[in-house]
Amino acid sequence: MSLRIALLGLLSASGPASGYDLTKKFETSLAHVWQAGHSQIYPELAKMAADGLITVEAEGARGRKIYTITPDGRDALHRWLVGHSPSAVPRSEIALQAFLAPLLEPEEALAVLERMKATFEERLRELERLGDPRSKKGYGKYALDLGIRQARMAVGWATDSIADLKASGGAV
Amino acid sequence: MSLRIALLGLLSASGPASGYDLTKKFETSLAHVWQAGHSQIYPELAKMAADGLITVEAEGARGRKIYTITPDGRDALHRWLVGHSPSAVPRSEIALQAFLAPLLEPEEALAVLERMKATFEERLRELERLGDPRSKKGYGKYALDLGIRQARMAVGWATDSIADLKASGGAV
DNA sequence: GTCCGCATGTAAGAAGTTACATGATTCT
DNA sequence: AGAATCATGTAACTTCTTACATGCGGAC
Repeated sequence: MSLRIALLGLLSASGPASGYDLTKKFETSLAHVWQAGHSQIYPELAKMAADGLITVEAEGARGRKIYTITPDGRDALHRWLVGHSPSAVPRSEIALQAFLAPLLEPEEALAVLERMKATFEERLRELERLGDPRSKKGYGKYALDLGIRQARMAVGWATDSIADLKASGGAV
Repeated sequence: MSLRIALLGLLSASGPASGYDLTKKFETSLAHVWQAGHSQIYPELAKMAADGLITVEAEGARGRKIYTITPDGRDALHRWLVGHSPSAVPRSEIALQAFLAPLLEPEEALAVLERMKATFEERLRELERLGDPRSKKGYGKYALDLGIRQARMAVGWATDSIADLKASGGAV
């Protein structure tokens, strides 16, 4: 369902696009929000067209198909945004590793936390490169802000957890 | 893979347990970290036993099977904790909704953000009920702290986004 | 004795990943 | 002519969700 919504959202916000275009947008503007490769996107677009949510507006070179959102599609998107209360499906490899890290020897646990911290810092830098959400406009702004805060929070958590682990001398 | 790791982690940390016990632990101690129902857990346990990572240590009443982690299982768990760098698979319905919310009319977007804020506050209360991670011991402590910080961050984000939306009068 | 919680499973389908496969166009 | 990029698809497999199905044991 969410993939479908993401595609409808992109078509609604940026206008007609091909599967290829949409795949690129997943790699760029949607990268920190939702993930999907072309092998998932192409079949989904076909199903959405069959369901009347989008239509092939034009066919370009190399068999390129340009999809447009239909009124039905806009409806479905609107209904989801207004009516769907998203659940934070708790399935995070990072949290799982954090959960289990205390099973390790203290030095090993420390190394794991340090590695995580480095990952978070890298992620934070990447998101900050995308621009300052306060000065940005349009759709994507709130999500970028959320991503940056998330990364910052994670760096802080890792820093404090490392300090805690060192202070306790591993006596968790 | 991660489900397997989570199961190995529980067996390693809390000792022998049945599929039923493990399912309960997913509902309680692991609830904010990883999600899985019994219909996923039972077949996975069978596969893990076939792979030699766990064994049936005893059979109790009602066909209850008590699994224990084997040295091979401990090995696999250790290797994952030390060697696997978890990727933050970006797939969050919440971020997606935040991303697309500016497509809505301002009042509608506001309602969506308010609803999210309420959800985060509820989640924060739930996690705080589980105890103060600073005073807690053992495995699970760091993950709980992470969860609480996450929820707090999200409440702050929603609050600020609502204020921003109100200030801009919807002129995103 | 019947209801509730314990306890285990299967099946069908949706969603996501990785790899395979193919052909057109543009650039050098 | 060859390489890179555009552009679309399929297939096999893993993971996850929802629903169906069954039976034991203890409490009242």
